[in-house]
Amino acid sequence: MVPPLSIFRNRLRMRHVQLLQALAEKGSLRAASEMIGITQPAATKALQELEDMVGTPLFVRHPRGLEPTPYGAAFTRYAKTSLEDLRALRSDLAAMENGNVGRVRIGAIMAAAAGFLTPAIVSLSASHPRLQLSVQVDTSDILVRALNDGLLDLVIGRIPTDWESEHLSFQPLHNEHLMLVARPNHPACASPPAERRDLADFPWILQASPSPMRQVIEKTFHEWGGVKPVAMIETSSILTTVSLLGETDMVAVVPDVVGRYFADIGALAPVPAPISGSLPNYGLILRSSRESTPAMASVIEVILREARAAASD
Amino acid sequence: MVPPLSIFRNRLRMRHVQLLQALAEKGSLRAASEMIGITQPAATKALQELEDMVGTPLFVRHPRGLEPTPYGAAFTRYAKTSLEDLRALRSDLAAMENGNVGRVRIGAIMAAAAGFLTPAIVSLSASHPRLQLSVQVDTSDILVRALNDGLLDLVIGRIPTDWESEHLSFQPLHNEHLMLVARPNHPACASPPAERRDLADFPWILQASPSPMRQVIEKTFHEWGGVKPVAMIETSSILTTVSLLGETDMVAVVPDVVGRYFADIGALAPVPAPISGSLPNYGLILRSSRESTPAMASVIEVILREARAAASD
DNA sequence: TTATTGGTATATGTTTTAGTTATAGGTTAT
DNA sequence: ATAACCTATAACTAAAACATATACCAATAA
Repeated sequence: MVPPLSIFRNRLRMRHVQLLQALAEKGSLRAASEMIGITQPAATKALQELEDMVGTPLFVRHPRGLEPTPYGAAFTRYAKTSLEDLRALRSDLAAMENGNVGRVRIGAIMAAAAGFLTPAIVSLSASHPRLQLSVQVDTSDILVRALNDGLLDLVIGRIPTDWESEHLSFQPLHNEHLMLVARPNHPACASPPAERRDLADFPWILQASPSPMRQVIEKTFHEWGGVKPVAMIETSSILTTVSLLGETDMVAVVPDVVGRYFADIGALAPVPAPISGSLPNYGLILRSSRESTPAMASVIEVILREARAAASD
Repeated sequence: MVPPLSIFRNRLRMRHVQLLQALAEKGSLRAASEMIGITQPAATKALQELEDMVGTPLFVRHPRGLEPTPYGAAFTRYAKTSLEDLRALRSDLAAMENGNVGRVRIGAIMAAAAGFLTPAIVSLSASHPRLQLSVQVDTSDILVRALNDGLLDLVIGRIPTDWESEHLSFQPLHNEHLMLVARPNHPACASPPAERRDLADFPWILQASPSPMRQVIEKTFHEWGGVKPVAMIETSSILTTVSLLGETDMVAVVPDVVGRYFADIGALAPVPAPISGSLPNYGLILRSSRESTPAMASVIEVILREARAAASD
């Protein structure tokens, strides 16, 4: 009569499991006991306990060693898979500790997404192939709110001036310059440079209102002598921006990395009118209350490295 | 730093494993300790030992109970499969004691169940009358999870694309074609063949979402020019499918072996609109850590033989 | 505010168990 | 016969598992 499951659960020890595996491999109690680092009497006793547990012999004793009975063979199979699973668990835990598995949700402002975030992601997917990354590009105010709500794990951006920043940590990474762009052959791109005031005659595309970038632009307008564009469209989508620019005479303010990229491929052209206002540095924003998961730690490490590399260019 | 395997092997006790499983189920040390028949202080100590062993917290203590950390969740998964394996061992031992060869739990996708699995079972019950077989028919994603949890011994299906496949072995057996069926005399079955787009007017019956078959169907819709059925019902039960089809004007996507079977007996009729997308081959999936029992080996042998025979038809 | 409830952690002492050394005993091969 | 292999038992020790009693903490109900 095979005993109930609880007998196994209560009396079975890992030592037993180990012994069975060693026994199957070595074929003798002596060798098996040596293999798992106990003395031979202890091994004998452990085997007896097992047999007592099952209620039937697991090995037949020969003068030269032991041979498993069918019951012993079944139990040995269990021992092998159990140890194999344990090995797999350990390697899973190790992978988790190295930040090799897990999901990290990154929020980034456009300048970062077009800048060092791309090489950072490339590097991460090579070094941590099992890591799942998601990236949301938006303005800082949206991203910080999402971070605060637990929808993101880390943000590359700025902390909005009106934000309760006590729960956030900030580490500056990079500065962002703005530039003015329009479609190729746009009148404002002709030389000699257009009068600044005339630029107000074109509709402008700007980022939505509470974003830090927007404040700088308002200041620039002021410096230009109270320029007020006739019309403004607000969007933080680069796709919308580029396609609108292509079809119209609008001008747009974009991060310089983004503007240069589209200028290089000929989709847009720079407007020769420098935006002077200086934007505060953007950087890495984390929730200070929350401890980093290993996966997050890996991501942060690579982001910092790539940001430094980009800065030294 | 995750400790070496020997630490786990030496210090892990079945009590720990049991506790983890109980903890995952109950969510508090009190309830878990009661469940496994020890006092709460003993449970606290056992959990501390586990955390000391791994070197990192496995559960975060809340005032109202415990919540697993990612590490705790990983360890809990191990605990569950380990206990499930132990249960399987006990039932194997019991089967052997009754003179049976053993018990094999098979999981199969519908195409296999309607195909070569039937002759395989017939053959097995003739050659091994004392073999206990259980067959679960479901979608691959469900079956593979069950296999991984130790609830099944072997699966005939596909490894889902997003699955960590390193602990599984796969041996391709057969390919699966899909066909579209409806009730006899369904308007879509009339000749000349209906326009594909018109098929979207009928409600469709499909398998639930993450299954591999489903992905092919989405692709087919796309190829048909963005066809989107007005309504979709998700089920993986063939019984539901057939009876729904009989009572309504719905159409369903089923494996061709299944469709032909029901067409032959006059219960359903094929809809003349080929599903083009090719499904990856399905095959035999095993847990690679696990050694086959003699019973499993017999089953595998017959399955492979019947699959070959079916392929050569 | 103050109990009360529902939970976790610690201290202490006892029992159980795991493991040791020392020794006995049995087969086979030389 | 006698080494050279094995396994089994006994007696003892160190370690661990576990229970009881108690402290403590946070949320909730009165």
